[in-house]
Amino acid sequence: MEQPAPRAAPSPDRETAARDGDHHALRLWLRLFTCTQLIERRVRARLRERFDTTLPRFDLMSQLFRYPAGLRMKELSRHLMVTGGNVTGIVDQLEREGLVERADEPADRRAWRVRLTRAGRRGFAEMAREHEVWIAGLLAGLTRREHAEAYRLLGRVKRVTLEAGS
Amino acid sequence: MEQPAPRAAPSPDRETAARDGDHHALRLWLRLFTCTQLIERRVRARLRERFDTTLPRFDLMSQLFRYPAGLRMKELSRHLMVTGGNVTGIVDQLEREGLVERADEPADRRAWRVRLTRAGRRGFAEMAREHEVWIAGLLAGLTRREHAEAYRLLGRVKRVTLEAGS
DNA sequence: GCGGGTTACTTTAGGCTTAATCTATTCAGG
DNA sequence: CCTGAATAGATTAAGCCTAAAGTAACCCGC
Repeated sequence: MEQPAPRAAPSPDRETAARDGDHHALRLWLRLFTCTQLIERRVRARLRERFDTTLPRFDLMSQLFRYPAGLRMKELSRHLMVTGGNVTGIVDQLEREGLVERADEPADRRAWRVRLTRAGRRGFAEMAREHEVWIAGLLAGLTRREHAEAYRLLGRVKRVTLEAGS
Repeated sequence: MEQPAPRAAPSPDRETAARDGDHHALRLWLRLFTCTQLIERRVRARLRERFDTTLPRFDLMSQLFRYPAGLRMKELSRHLMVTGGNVTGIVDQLEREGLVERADEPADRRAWRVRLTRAGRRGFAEMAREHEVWIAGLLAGLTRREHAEAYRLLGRVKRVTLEAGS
């Protein structure tokens, strides 16, 4: 019995197990998950190879880069959609390495104002440049129209998911 | 000063920090990531509340459910897109709890044939029914057309990403 | 002021995940 | 048969992440 062996044997993933009987929503979710996983894994690998860092560290620095005045721990937690304890751990690391700093928050002595240091800003800017090229490269196969439509529809997914959860 | 407090104050996430200058691809990626995160977090929480289990355990059982003859550890690793060591750990757990079993693979003494036990099948079937309802509920706000279009476009994303990575 | 409830952050225990390394087995040549 | 390369799986160390509990500071009403 000869193997079918099509040109591009699709490597199995979670979607592979989806069956006709499955609800459309389930299939959509599995595909969404697979897409994210595919891109995320590549980004993690490259961050590690190129900059010896991790996605959570990159993400946290990314938020601080966009808010030069700094963010509170709680705000970082919301932006990154992770728990506060997690933010504590990553900020601890980056602070030890001199990439971020905890400044006093005069208005509230419970809180910190976390900011990138000069070294943090310089380092992040370098990583961000490459990162953007990686992402653009991964999605370069989409037409401009597909980009726009995917962006719009994911906006819908985001909105209806948020509304469904309340 | 009254708070603006719009009807639905958008809670900040990674996307919030995206700026006009950012490449379309980057914005698309951030939105994709956010959507996945939103759904994934809810599913994890419900699996924990309702069945005292985790997404990785559910995913692994899900694959075995679709392949009644069982899968090798390596195949599970490919399907779930995780490393082999990870599969070892989760199968160990589920085996201790009597939900899966490692059967000998006559054709290759290095390998196992991992299968759901009767209890595993029963347990998974119950979880899967609810799981599908959760997902359908989260995405219920999409029209049939939006569903189909999102599914198609994510198929494109998956394909171009895979091709870009080779 | 002061008491109680809330909030910001930290700490802890435990599960997930990876990369790297190890063991046992298979396979392909000679 | 051997021998060496490749493969399946297990193990280990380290990082991420969560939920839950703990500490300190804020805030509101009296």
